[in-house]
Amino acid sequence: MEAPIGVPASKRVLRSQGRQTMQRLLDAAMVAFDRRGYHATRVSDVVDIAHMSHGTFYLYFANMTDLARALTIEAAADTSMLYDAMAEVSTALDGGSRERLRAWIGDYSKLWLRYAPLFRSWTDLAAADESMGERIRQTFTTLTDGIATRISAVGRPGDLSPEVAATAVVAMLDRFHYLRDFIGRPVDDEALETLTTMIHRAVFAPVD
Amino acid sequence: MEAPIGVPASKRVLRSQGRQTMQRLLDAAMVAFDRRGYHATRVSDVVDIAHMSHGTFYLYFANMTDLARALTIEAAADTSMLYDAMAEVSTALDGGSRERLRAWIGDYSKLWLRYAPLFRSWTDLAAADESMGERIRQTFTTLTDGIATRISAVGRPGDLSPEVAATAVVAMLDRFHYLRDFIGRPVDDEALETLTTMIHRAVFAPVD
Amino acid sequence: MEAPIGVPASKRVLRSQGRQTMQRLLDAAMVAFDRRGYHATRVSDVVDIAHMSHGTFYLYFANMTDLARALTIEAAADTSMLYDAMAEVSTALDGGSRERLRAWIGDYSKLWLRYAPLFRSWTDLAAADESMGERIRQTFTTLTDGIATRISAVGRPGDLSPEVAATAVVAMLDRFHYLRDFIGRPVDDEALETLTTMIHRAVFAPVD
Amino acid sequence: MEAPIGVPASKRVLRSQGRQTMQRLLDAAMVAFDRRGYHATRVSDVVDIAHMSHGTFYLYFANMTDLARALTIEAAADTSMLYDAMAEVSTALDGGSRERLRAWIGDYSKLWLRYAPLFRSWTDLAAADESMGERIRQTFTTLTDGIATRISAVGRPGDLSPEVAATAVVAMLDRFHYLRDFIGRPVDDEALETLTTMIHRAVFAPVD
DNA sequence: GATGAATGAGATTTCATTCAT
DNA sequence: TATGAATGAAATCTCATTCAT
Repeated sequence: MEAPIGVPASKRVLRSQGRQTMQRLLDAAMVAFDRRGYHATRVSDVVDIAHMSHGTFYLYFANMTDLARALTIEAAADTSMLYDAMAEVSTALDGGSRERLRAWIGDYSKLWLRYAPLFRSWTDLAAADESMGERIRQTFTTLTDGIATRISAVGRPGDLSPEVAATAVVAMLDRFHYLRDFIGRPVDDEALETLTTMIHRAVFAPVD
Repeated sequence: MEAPIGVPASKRVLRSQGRQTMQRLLDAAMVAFDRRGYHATRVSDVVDIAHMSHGTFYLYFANMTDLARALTIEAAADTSMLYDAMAEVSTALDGGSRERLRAWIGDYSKLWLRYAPLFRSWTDLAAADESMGERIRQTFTTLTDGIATRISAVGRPGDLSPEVAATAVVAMLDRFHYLRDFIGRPVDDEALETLTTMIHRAVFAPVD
Repeated sequence: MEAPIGVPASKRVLRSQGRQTMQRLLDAAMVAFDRRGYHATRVSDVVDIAHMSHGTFYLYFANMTDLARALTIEAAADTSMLYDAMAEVSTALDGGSRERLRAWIGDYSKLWLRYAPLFRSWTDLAAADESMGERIRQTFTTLTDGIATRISAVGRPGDLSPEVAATAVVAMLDRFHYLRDFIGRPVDDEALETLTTMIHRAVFAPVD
Repeated sequence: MEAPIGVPASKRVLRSQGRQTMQRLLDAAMVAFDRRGYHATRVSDVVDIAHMSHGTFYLYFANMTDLARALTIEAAADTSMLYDAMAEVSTALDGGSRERLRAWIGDYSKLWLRYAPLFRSWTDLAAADESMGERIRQTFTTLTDGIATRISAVGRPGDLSPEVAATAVVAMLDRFHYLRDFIGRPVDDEALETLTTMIHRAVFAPVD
């Protein structure tokens, strides 16, 4: 069976060499996004990095948006695993919960750094393509829903909207990584400790 | 004094009609950024919205970056006024401080909404032009420095890095507005109250 | 009011210079079609002949199909004028009718030769674009309907289907011009006389 | 004897499996021509329909023109058999000749429908390749020569150019099939009867 | 014999920018 | 000051053809 030309990889049956080439393109795209940002990345940037010809790119992806979609699907799947992990964070709000929160934030941080080139354009990508937009929106919603549930469980009635607070937490974590990079400062242990303390105090810690 | 031809408006002396045309272009650009984002906005989008010809655009701006620079300068000036306002927030950490924080957050929110189309691409703009990048970075730094100073003033020794916490606060405020819009929920009074409570607890409230 | 870029000319308001440029493109396209046929004609062929840049082409037409559509509309309008002329052909089937038929066939021939480069690809064009297909189909139908009505008027009951005969007449006239060109022989006066005699005998002349 | 590699099939010695694969490609090409026309048909269309890889195509044909040539040779051979059949049509112009003409037109019609996808692009193919062009031109010439000879034999001196009339007959028959398909009407028995009557009256029937 | 993969030349298309009026 | 028109460099995309397995 022949592979149709000009059709995104998802519709083709790939052998091992094909799968490898596709991965090389995805990896090269991450490098290119990192260097120049998604918007400024040209197909030629990607194929240059991957040491391939122009034509090969279009054997695997219909265009750059299509490639970004593939990366987005992967990143979204990894991100939603954080939702499951969130369940464990505050099962107990005893002394152990802060450590669990710290660990979770550490996981989030690792994920962000791994997909940083993509996450920087994450929301812009949503505007470029409806299917991507929906998936990204869902990923955010899933995450905030998970956090909102935990906040509700802690139960500080009245003074916090769990849904709003959850969005604020995600917003802070996401943008914090971006800004640290932007102003040229690291996201190190001290930073993560401070974030943990802030979030803990803001939404999880008991009020006096 | 002769106004040079073919040079961006900032270098030309404009009469009343000229100033008006320039403003129409700036307004149109904000509309265009709002619709498609800065990166996807073409010169033709702006002139279409402003009901002008391509040629006119280049009478006032050297290119899109030049126009964005003009908007950035305006937004940066307005933003740095928030820095001064921050000084009042926690001069006294008595009972009045939460209300002052709430008012300050309200001001921030108004500013964000006013420049929303620009702020969405705010950090990306930095990459487009070095002078813009420097100004945007400075704006962020000014703001976080101001907040960091207040946090230090509150004095919760050891457990929070003021500089990190300040960045986290700015990150949260900035991205919160973005995400609310993205997931289609409002930034209303309840939302601002929740944000205020969270920030107050996280960095300003006394610890037991 | 500004002309949107990349939008077919039909949607733009053109001044005299613009209209002239558009006509130059249409003329150049006819020359190119004549030289290489519609299918083999590239945008660069047309702009080379018209002595223009690539970009200018797209200021007036979205693509080659769009340009062909404009020519088709013109040719279809001219062709349907032959329908009206057909009305006069056999108002009287007295001795004068053969001369009228001869004149009409002469008109058809002139029209065909004028649009020859287009008519050669006429039916193929129909496959390339649905709106063009519909217009071409309509043109053929209009013409055959007109002829069928005249054939019915002559009234040779039973032995000829007017609708079929009309299609056969159009088919003969159309393809005859094509084939004469193909085998390198002229469509001269003798040829037109023979065609007239054949058509007259086949469908209009009284049977003994 | 060794079969050369990478050379069009006509030069290779094929075994049974090879002949079968080649036939699948020829059949697939006819399907593709029928769907999209010769010009719009891509190698990938053909191999998709034949469920083969690109590589296999080039094992049998040097390119699409080469494949079209193979089909053309077959169609030309079948068509020239009609030339021989024409000889019988009017050996006698007695009462039997109309029935013979009717039968011949029926044969022509069957042939056209069989090769319809090819005949639609028949004359255009001539431009693609000189050897094909010559063969197609010859086929037309042979056919019209045959018909012209019969017309001369009938002898209606002066009022018809046999050569022109013969071309007109072929033109009508060829294009009639095309147009009937194009306007969505059948070439049925009534149609063929009408065609027969028209041609008979136009060129073969005695004049009063 | 057959296949999936890769190539690269060439065609299309976009769009920032300049220019004559 | 404003405009419609034109430009051309750069990007996207297609597809016939070759090749290693």
